[in-house]
Amino acid sequence: MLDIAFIRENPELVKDVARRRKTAVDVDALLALDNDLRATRRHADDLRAEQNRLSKAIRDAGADKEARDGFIAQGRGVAAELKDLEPRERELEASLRELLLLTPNIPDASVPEGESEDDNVEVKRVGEPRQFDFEPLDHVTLLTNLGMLDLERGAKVGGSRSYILKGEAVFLELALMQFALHHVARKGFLPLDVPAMAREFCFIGNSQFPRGREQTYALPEDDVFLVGTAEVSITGMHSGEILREQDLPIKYVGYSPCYRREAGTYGKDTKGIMRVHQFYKVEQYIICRADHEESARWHEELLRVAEEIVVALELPYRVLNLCVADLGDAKVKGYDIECWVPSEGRYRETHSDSYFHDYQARRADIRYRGEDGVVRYVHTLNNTALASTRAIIALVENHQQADGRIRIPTALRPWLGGQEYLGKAWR
RNA sequence: GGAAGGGUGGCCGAGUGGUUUAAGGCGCCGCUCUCGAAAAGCGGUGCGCCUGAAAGGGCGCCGCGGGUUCGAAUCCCGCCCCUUCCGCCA
Repeated sequence: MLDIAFIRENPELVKDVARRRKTAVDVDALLALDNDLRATRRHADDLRAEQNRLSKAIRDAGADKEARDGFIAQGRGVAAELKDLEPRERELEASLRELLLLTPNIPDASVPEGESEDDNVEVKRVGEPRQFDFEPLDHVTLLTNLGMLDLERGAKVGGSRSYILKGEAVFLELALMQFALHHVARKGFLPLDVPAMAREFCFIGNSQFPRGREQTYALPEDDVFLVGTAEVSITGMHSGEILREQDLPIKYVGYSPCYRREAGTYGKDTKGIMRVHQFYKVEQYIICRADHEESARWHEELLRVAEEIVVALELPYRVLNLCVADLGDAKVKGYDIECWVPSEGRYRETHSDSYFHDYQARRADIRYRGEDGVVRYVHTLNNTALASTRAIIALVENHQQADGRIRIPTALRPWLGGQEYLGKAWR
């Protein structure tokens, strides 16, 4: 959420940003509401001031029945006026907030212009796609033949985009999560196992709602929703709090299942476990002071940590600087890491590194008291450390052997009891 | 799922309709005193919005949201959270 004062002072900038981000928001309507609300509130405040004066006058009138009754009669009049005005005030507040929640963030100057994901800019490419001296297979064939994946029964149980991992694939998944969790925790991030079911305010705070609400599973009986990332829960953690500057930055590494409806992706990635409704993810999260330079620095650092993980898993990858149209509403800037997927002959997204300035913090009401005593909104950032299914795809496809087994990268072996290969030869 | 109790400022805690513009204490900050510290004394100590060049002024906030009333921390309704007991349960 942007500061309403900022929008008042920079309406043309905000309109331009909305246009470039392909986001529909009526800035003029928003400003009209703001004007209306301020006028209404001023009027209501005056009435309340009058009410307070009369209230004291009634109290002080004591036994003077006549004066007292006069003040009470006046009070009734003021109360009646307020009763008309207050619902109007509340409506305006709600409408304004609704529009504010739809207003996108201001992108950084280093964000590339563009019309779609095709205009994302490759920042770097690391590692060479492996030259296979045999015909490489896709992850579905590999895992199914190793007896580690059952998509048919997965769909039978959970519907489309469901899967069942079996045997060593289960340990592989846990090993990947363990490895990522430890790698990030060693750098001073506090591990968190957060609720995967969260209340609405967490989603609004994080910017999943109101736009994107249809991507989230709702549990209406219990007034909670399934999180698509631990980021949602972590944003909710400090909602409504005023933190101490000396406690910043707060660095978390969250672990959670992730649930995504994938609404509107019918034709996309129908094969295998590239796009599924449930997976597990280790997520990096930072809360820092309201300072652009610091945010930008942590953004780069979060990228570096994620790259270390990808490098340790010996996966070829590239880094994209997301263009303004592909950035989503909330981000100031975002990098995606895409790992090489041999069966597709292209790079696929595995990580998403973002910073938000105070956009999430305003929505979630997360502030801190500076050493100077001034209370400000914090800055928030997050990046994937590792997401289970896409990591599995990249790992098994890139490290497959001619005999059908999967070579386990050295860094991951401690988490798999020292094992060098996954599965038994079948080719 | 059932029953009971509770939620007040950074913390403890008083407060059951109008001298509460939230008592008192602790903590914190400043000052006085002191070689310095402690103690003591004095003063200060929240967040948000509106208005104003500023000083200042106004409004709101006692878990959250409604309601009753001239007036609500206080009464009523709904919700959230915590504690205890019973039941169920990995």
